[in-house]
Amino acid sequence: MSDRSPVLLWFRKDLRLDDNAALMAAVQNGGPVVCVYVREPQSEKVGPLGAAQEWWLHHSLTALDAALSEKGNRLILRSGTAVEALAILARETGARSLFVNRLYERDEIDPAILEQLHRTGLEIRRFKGQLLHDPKTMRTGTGGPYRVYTPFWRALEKEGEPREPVDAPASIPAPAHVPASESLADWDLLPQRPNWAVEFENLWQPGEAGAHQRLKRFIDKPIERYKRDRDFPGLEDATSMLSPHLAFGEISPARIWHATRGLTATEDMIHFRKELVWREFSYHLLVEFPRLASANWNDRFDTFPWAFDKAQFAAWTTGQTGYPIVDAGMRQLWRHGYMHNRVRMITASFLIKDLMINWRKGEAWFRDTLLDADAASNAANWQWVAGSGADAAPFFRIFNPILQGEKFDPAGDYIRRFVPEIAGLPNRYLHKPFEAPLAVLKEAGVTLGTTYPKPVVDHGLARDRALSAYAHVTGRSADPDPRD
DNA sequence: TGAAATGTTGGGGCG
DNA sequence: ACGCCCCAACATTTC
Repeated sequence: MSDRSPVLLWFRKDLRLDDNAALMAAVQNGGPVVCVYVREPQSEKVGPLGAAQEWWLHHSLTALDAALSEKGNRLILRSGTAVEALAILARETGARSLFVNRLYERDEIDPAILEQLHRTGLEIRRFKGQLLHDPKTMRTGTGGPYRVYTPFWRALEKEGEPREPVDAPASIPAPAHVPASESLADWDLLPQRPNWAVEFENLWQPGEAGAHQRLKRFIDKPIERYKRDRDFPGLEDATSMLSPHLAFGEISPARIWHATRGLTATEDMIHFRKELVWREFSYHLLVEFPRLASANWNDRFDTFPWAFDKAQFAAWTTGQTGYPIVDAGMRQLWRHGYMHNRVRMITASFLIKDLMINWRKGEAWFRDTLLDADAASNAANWQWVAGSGADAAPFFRIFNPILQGEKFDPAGDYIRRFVPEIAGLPNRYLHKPFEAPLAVLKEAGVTLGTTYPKPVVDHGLARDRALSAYAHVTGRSADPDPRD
């Protein structure tokens, strides 16, 4: 059964050796494996990766190449369209087949690409591993896709345990003549002047080894307090921090799920699993409703009267809104390529409801700056906050940035870390410097409008404005329609 | 995985 | 002792 001609193994967002179905099959095929990553030109459907993710990709490809070296192989880098680059590589190596793991966000473009490659004479085999379950097989009792999370969760429970993850192969045979690889340095993935990624290096270790360290550390202890602690952005190590690794496929969700199996089914463990399943749910929605990525899932929001104030948007992106919890979050995002989940909800609510800026603007900003940016999760979660998504928070659920700060960062650890210019304020005023008496501000060395901005909007007024705008969507207006 | 507005209840001060 | 008011505490409704 073994065909000894080389197999092309096309790595994409599955930059791992562990639990990699395409890799296992390629090794079992018996012949050499040509491992390739293709840098495709950006098109409407492909990329570009955000700038933050280019930084991650650089280091992740380095890590993958090192891991392959330990198995007696290496990673070949090529650029060009997938069809051309892979066809050329197949010709150079005499490969007769192409193995690849399925990427659901590429469902619209992959079939044509793979069909073209098939026509060049390559046998094509696709494998799964991006998700716990195939999102297309999930069906409600009436045969449709799920639109609500809880039934989706129950359905997954009913499916039983996800498949066992498979360990990395002991070795991966390389071709006798290793084809040429482009130089990673030439891809210019790392930021130059200014190097805004300086702090990334201390915080993150891209690659499979880093992913497994994170997992081990989290399962070891923090998961025992996950349900409660995950809401407090000031706590270190309360969450798994696995999201960028998952986004690049450096670790499979099945591997993570499997790691939780040794634990007793506490509420903490269940809540962690539920977060993994939110990711599944987002992909389920994206696969069933591809428009989720760019259009309102609920098209009633198409008439929503969005505003766009350039200066206010800039204040949001740079963390200068005058609301400390919002600014802390946006600055964490810029400095760390990451933002705590609780604060993502607060900052998103602020952009959409206080500034009344279209969620797409926020989604695009997060896509460019988050190391864990993910096509399905990012769109689904932004629409969740906006109220336009499936099983979304109602639009009128508007976060009060002061109360959220007081509730979830009571000691102000998080704010003081990222907004140091107001660190001297007492806790009582830390979340609302604009209400502090002048003497208190002076004592803390804060001058509003100079050392720290005044609020870009008044939350109370902004809330009223958002709610009356929302009336456009519900069809209700201040003066009732006599035809009703 | 909200918050504000509005409604209800019950204890205590007080005439 | 009683009714009245105030208002905190809690519950419900509304956006």
